[in-house]
Amino acid sequence: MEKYFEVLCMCPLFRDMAHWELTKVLRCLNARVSSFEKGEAVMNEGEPAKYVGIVLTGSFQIVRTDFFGNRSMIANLVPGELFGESFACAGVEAVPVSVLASEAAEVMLIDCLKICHSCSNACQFHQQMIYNLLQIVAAKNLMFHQKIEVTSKRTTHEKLMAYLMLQAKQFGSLEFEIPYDRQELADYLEVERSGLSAEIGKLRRQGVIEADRSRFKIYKPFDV
Amino acid sequence: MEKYFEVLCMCPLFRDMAHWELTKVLRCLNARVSSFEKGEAVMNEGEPAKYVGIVLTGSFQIVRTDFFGNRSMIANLVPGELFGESFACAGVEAVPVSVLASEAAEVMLIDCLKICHSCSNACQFHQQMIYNLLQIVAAKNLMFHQKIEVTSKRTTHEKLMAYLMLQAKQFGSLEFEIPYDRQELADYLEVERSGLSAEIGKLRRQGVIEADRSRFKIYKPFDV
DNA sequence: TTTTGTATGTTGAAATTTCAACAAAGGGAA
DNA sequence: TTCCCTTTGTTGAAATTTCAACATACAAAA
Repeated sequence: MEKYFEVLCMCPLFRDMAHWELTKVLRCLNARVSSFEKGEAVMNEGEPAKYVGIVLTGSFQIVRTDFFGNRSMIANLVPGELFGESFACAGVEAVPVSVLASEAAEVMLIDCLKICHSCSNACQFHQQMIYNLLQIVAAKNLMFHQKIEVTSKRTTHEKLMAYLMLQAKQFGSLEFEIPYDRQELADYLEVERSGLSAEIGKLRRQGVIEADRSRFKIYKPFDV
Repeated sequence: MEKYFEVLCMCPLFRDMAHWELTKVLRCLNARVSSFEKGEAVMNEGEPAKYVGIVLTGSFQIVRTDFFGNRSMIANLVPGELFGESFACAGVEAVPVSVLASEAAEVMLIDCLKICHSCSNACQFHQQMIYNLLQIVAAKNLMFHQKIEVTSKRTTHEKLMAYLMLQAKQFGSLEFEIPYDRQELADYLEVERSGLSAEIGKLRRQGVIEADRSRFKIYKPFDV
């Protein structure tokens, strides 16, 4: 377990916790670690929500697929990030998304009730963790606002530019790499892959952006 | 203040609280009540996030408007519901939405810090309220998943049907009233108002639905 | 190096949306 | 009731997306 301490210390759920405390807390929470191959699901649409997951290594994607097979990309998760916490805290009986490993990856799974309910040992950390969880879930809310900001645009061009500008802002650079391939980016923007490729090609020819697979560079930012 | 106790007792933030406790807590939180006319803003895009709002009477809409004036409807708020809590808890410096009264309405405003930080009087309720807040914010997350479920559909027809089926499910009836007029519904579905009206007209002629202003009735549900 | 499978780019036709403009209906005030 | 203003419905052209199909590029494996 100790080998994951570096990631866990960065995880906002365990904010301000020392290593010796972490050891104690993880035991109290009955935390366990699982490994996943690329494409494997750590959480499946329709399952009951019980666990909070923490990405330790690799990365995951939160995806929803509708009745007709249309995929919608919700988010990409990197080490230190949580998933499932909103469903577990809200007590939903069926999660509306799947969480898939986008490469070989490991997660720590914790029963959400163990976090939210004080333990018999009168463990001191629960209250702080509930507060941390509140901030994490609130931050996820902002992520949704961001996705809506992008996907509420009406054209592929506008969606793509809004997304790229947001990424550039977050990376603090006009050159950056996104965590999605073309199909996945199309699923995030809620547009057709071929149309997205066409739009990227057009912007490339116009000299507005440079795009090599997942690496983008914006030449003419029209910051709004 | 007492006249609002009925609403406040239904509010999940004050769950399981008796009237006499409520009196004490509201004083501790320094809660204040404000009134708004139809169209007035209780919160404006770009403002810092400080307050948690609780709808007491009337209703509000959470709206975001982009640079080009395109409006996006995020949610409708009825008495007992909260707003602003995610931004305040996440500590954002500029809220990405506006909250507008859709009719004459009243809200209770509480400084979020007062909720999250224990008071000098060693008031016992903060911990319970933080936990309540966590569940509220988690539930809001589900609301976003629902909006994405609807708006990720590619055609006006699919969006409208997905929305109406969801409403029917939530009302527990195939006949119900939605909190939006045509323009607002179009803003929620992220489509053009004229196209939405056309689609509603088509479904009406096909006998799939009946629609009179905000009142809808579904005749042929194809529950998926 | 060659093979093979996946990811990306391209294209044209069909379907759909947007846009602008106007018509019709509804509700409130005079 | 009439007038006025807002909401909703309708329409056709232009713009855009979707869809299907295929070409090309890339990367891993043989």
